[in-house]
Amino acid sequence: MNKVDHLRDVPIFSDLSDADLTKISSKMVPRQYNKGQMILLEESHGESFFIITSGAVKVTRLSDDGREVILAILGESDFFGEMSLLDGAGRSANIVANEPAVMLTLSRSDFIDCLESYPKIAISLLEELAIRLRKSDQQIESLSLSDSEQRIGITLIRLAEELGTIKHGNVYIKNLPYQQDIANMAGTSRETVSRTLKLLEDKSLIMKENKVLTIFNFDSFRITFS
Amino acid sequence: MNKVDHLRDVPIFSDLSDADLTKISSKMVPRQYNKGQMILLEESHGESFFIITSGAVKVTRLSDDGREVILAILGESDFFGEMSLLDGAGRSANIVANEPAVMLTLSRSDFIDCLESYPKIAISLLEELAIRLRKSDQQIESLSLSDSEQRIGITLIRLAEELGTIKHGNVYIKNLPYQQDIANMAGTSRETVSRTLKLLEDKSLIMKENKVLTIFNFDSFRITFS
DNA sequence: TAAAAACTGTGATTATTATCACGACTTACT
DNA sequence: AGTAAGTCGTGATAATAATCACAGTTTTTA
Repeated sequence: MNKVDHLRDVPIFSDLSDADLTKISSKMVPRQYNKGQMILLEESHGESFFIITSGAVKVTRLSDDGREVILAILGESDFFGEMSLLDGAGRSANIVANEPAVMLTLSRSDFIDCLESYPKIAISLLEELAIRLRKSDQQIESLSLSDSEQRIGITLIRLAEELGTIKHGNVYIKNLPYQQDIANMAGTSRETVSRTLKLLEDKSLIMKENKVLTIFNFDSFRITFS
Repeated sequence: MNKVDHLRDVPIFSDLSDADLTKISSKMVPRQYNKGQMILLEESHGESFFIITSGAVKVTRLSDDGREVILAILGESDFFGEMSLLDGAGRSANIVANEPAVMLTLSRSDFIDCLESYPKIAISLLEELAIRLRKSDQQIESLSLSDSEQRIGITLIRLAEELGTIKHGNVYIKNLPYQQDIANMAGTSRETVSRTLKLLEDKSLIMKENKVLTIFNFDSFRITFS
């Protein structure tokens, strides 16, 4: 799969013609990262816009004492890095490769040129940011109002949407993140995640076997938890 | 103060010439709301873009059982309503006038025209959404990692930035929201807000007299809590 | 493939904060 | 001004979930 094909899969570029995609892709530089490698560091100044062509990354914030909040897990054809390009502030989050990952990158100036030459991209990007803001608002709501079981349920839904595959109404998440990561997404402790997953399994809402988690009847699971 | 003057105060319009501002303002319709009046309802479809010319509103989400999360309090020259205009989804939040308020409104189609004719507005709007997303991420972090005292401290900072006036390094928030509203912003209970405000007062970090709250030495207060 | 490292399950204990209850105080209303 | 409605302060109690501890499992890596 070549650069242009990858770009076409990214929502904000999907409206463009092949000719335009080719022009943009010529500016993009591929980079590779190993598992666990830090891609962007909090407080550093943003340099590039990134599109994930394979692998997955986690977007985190760290407290002074080293505890971590995972804001999102991003996978193939997701993008990041636009925020500090836009508002010029330092990075608001760290980004770490969660598995070996390949990205296409665009420099700050090429990114801004791109927005100015293709207003459609700017509008698509606005749509995308609006969606992300909506998701953040939902998460703030769930952190404020829900108990840990609900929050973990909602976190599993997020993971399913990002990493899962559907088959007969069930969702399979292979390569389920570690419990500590799920805890850091749900705003709870690792032990509570362990106990709650067992509880959900007892209720026959999910099944887990090593790193594969199945959510039975995803639609009703979604209704139950959100 | 006329429409054009109000528009000039709004960051996303500040780059435009007076001629352009006049053109846009001619499309804008003023509307008035009383205290407590609902401006937008969750799940309804977005119709307009709003700019606050006076007064203040609160942006909330409600759970099924009626508990409320306050996502933001917006004041003069803030704007809202752009999210569902952009992604076409239903409203993600309710908006209620917190005091008598006057808005300028722009219809969906005029708003989209505006973005297409003035790419600079689209880019400014991107910057603004990036800032809001950053704030949301901070709030997710604080809800995940901080105890109630910290969260209430951070909430006071948010209120100070939105509603406060500075004088000799101290910030005065007159018309402090009710404790229940502060609790709904901080993700805690009304009683905990009451006890914590007293605690902060005992530590001489704040002072309150009826509806006026003073934060002493705002810079160091900010450092303490974020 | 064996050893080391990392992760998971689970009981016991503790800490935090929500909830309940209620009197005192403010504010709004007529 | 007097009454009602709404808000605030604070003690007592309960519930939720964090933390600690540690043995058992899985995964990684050399």
